[in-house]
Amino acid sequence: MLKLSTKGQYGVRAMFEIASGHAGEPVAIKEIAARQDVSVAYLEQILNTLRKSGLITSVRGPGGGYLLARQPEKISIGEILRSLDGPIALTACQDPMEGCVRADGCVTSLLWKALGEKIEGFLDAMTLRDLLTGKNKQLSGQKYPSLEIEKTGHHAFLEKTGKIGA
Amino acid sequence: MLKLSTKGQYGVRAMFEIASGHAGEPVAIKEIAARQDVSVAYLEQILNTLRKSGLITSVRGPGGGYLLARQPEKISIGEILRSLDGPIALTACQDPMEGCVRADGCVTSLLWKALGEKIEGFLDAMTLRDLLTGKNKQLSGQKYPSLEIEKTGHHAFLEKTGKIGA
DNA sequence: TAATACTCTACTAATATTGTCAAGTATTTT
DNA sequence: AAAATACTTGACAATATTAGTAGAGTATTA
Repeated sequence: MLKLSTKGQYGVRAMFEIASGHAGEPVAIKEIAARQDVSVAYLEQILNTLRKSGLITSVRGPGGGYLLARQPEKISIGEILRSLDGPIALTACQDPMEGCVRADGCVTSLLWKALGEKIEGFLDAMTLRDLLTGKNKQLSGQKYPSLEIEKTGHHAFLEKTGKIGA
Repeated sequence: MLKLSTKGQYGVRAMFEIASGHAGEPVAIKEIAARQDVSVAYLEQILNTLRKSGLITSVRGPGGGYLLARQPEKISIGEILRSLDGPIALTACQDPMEGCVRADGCVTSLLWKALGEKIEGFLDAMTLRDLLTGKNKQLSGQKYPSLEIEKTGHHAFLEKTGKIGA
């Protein structure tokens, strides 16, 4: 339960790729797609949305690609997710577009509201810079591996089977 | 995004109904269904699952119904949700049944893991007792209304239209 | 002018959620 | 015993959402 859409996930990863791109140079969609193992077409949708939200800019022509519209520390994960998946709304009651229907709903409604705010607080406090450096307070307490790309036969195996234990 | 299933929502609300039922007396499914405005058939599924998870017990025969299997303070919202919707898994990487596929996944993977733990921590700390009394620390800071049932023409309106602004 | 790259819209397939239905079993009161 | 009440179970259908594809088009620069 409480699944994050692949759109949101890919979006964050794409933003990470752009952020970690060679300083100032646009990152081509093709390159991002290759690294993320996502189709170019799907990524186009995602990046298009992010561009319209003002999180990235694009440069056309050969050598073109995508750039962050702001410094990594000015772009939160929350912004990225909201751009792609709309506002966080655990329940219909919390959704701005809907309304609280049930009369005795206020008890659990407050619960979901509190949780939603907790989640948003977390996501808004976390920025691309944190992902780049892994130094955010919220992530500390976790063992933080280096950002080096890790490749093992193990992963290759998982890639083929798709799932384990299922 | 990050929607909670109706099953989980109804489950929590049903548990709340049972918890607030007349001391020691079983609460009939019919009564719960009426209060929650959910079909009896759907609720049966939900309560059945909760019973199998050991969160409630049932009493048959006229005057029968459902009872909490433990004291309200011993039943967390997290338990209820996990019982109905399975483990919280924001992403496939976090799902015990799946695996982390992408080689460079560790950066965002940690992010989702940290968020997931934050959410679980919240839900496991929150109990039915907190819902009954509204005194949990996590809920404080929220304006906390009385548990009185609130009925306004406003709500009745929403009930008919279903959604607003959509 | 050709290559590269981004833009946009529509559409489909897969999956999960949400909920219904029907038949049956157990318990207690009268 | 019989009737009323209540829980049990499993199959199934409708709906919504997600995920991803396809294809035609526009812009930019070497």
